[in-house]
Parts: sequence; structure tokens; C-alpha cells
Amino acid sequence: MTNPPIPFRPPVGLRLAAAAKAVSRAFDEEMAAAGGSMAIWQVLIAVKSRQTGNQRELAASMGIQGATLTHHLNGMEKSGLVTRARNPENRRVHAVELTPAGEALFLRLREVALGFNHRLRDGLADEDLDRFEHILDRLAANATKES
Amino acid sequence: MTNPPIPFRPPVGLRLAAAAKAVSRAFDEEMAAAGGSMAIWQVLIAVKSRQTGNQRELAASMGIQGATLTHHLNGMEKSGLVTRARNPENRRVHAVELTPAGEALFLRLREVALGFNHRLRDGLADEDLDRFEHILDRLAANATKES
DNA sequence: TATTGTTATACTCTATAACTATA
DNA sequence: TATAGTTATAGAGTATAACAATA
Repeated sequence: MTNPPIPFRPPVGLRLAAAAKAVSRAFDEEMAAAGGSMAIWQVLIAVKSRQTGNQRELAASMGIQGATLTHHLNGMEKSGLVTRARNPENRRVHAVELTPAGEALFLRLREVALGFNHRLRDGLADEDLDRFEHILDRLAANATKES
Repeated sequence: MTNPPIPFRPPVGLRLAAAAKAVSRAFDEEMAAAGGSMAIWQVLIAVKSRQTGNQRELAASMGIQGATLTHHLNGMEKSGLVTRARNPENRRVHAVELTPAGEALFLRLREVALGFNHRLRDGLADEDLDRFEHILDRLAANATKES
């Protein structure tokens, strides 16, 4: 009836989550100091890198639901960062575009992101990062494939 | 007035965040199916692996604030998973202990976590994971060190 | 006064369900 | 009917500030 200690070592997924949390938190702080946020930055990237896509695709590329993206876009539109206009050829589609303020914020946040990543990569060779990203991809694929 | 596309490649930090999100989400789903959650699992691990620590240390090991941990413990106490009793030697300290239900849930979630990690590691050699975790540590350290 | 933890409150991100507009 | 997106609502996780209990 005693309670023998169970040998225990934190699993790899937890290591990944903890590291990602620490990195995201530090990144968020720098984004906030520059007038942005992680979510805003992701939307700006998504809009900037695939201007033609509809919102559903945009949301998918961010890993969130369409309604969640609407939520973020509402805030960004209210802040004057983006505009949404119906596409004349298919008026169901809303074309999301950056305003000048949105473009300016994108450039500012990009500076922050580039600087952050430069610091993040300190002491890490490109080869290390390539392998690292390869394993990231593998983990994500393993996690999401049906057992 | 045209809009020349700015060459752009998602930074590494974003890759890390996206992979962690995908993995965490899949993990959360399995935890939920077993009656738990990521937060509950982390508390159980923290309590289980360092029973002597006070709540502040517990929170720190989870990367959250003390008040946030209280929030989780309130829920877990209400669910009958943990008890909190004052330490007679220093009555400011609340000793967090698992109830039998908490122990049972720990074991159940551990099964889920072990199975998940087994699947997660599919096709990855220990050597790969060692290097991977080393880089995770490095990234976390780089992110949190003052620039 | 300092330490430990809780309460009160609020913010952000996320989701689902029901809805509107358009095709 | 099907598709694109929005609105309404809710839940989880987090934080800060003020507080109570104890030392």
C-alpha cells in the first residue's frame, strides 16, 4: 500500500510546447512594444503573401477558423489596418487589403521579426535549423495523422 | 501605384509556433477524450514530479503566474482531483496533493501521453530528438535573454 | 514588512451555431 | 441549395491589482 515513486520524464511534446511558449511570449512582447501582436502579424503576413486568397484560405493558412479570422479582421479594420471590399466578380468574396497604416505596420513588425529571429538564431547554423524544421514538420505530420 | 510583391519567407519562430500549435491541438483532443486537458496534465505532472514545491514554484515550472495556477487548482479541486492543505510548519504554504481520483486521472492521462508521444516520434531516431531538443533549449534561451 | 496564496476582474484567442448575402 | 463571410455567444487560458493570512 506504499506509494512507490513512478519514474517519470517529461515527454517530447511537452518540451516542444514549453519552448514554443517561451519563444512566443518573448516575441509577443516585442510585437506589443511595436504596436502589434502575434495575431496581427500573422494576418499581415497572410494577406501580404497571398493577396488573392479568400478569407477561408487565409484562416486555414493561420490554422484557425473563419469566424476567428473575422474576429481579428474586425479589430484590425477598426484600427484602420485593413479594408474589406467585395470582389465585383464574385460579391460573396471579400478582398482583404492593407491600408497605408497596415503597410507601415507590416514593415515595422517585419523589422522586429527579423531582428528577433536574428537573435533567436544566435549560435545556430543554417544546417541545424534545416534539420530542426524538418523535424518540426515531421512532428506536426505525426501528430495530425490518424492513429 | 502597382504593388510590387515583397520577397517574404516565414521566419523560424513562426514555424516553431505553427508546429507547436498543431501538435498541442492534437494532444489536447486526446486529453479531452480521456477526461483531461493540457493544463490539467501539466498540473498533475508538476505536482507528481515535485511534491514538495510550493505553488509559486509549481507555477514557475509551468511558465504561468501564481494567480493563473490558482485558477486551475480551483477547477481541479472542485472536480475532486487535488486537495490543498496548509503546511503545519509554515501555514502560509499550501501543500497540493492528488486525491485518488487525481492519481487515477494522472495514470490515465499518462497512458494517453505515452501513446501520443510514441506516435509523435514515429520515424524519428533518438539521436534526431536529442539534437532537436537541444535546439529547442537554445531557441528558448536566445528568445528570453535580453538583447 | 515580507511572503504565500486567493479573489476579482478583464483581456485575448479560440470555437460553434445561427445568420445574411450572394451565387 | 451551396458558398463566403459575419454575428452572437461562450469557454479556456492568461494576466494584473488588490486582498487576506501568516511569518
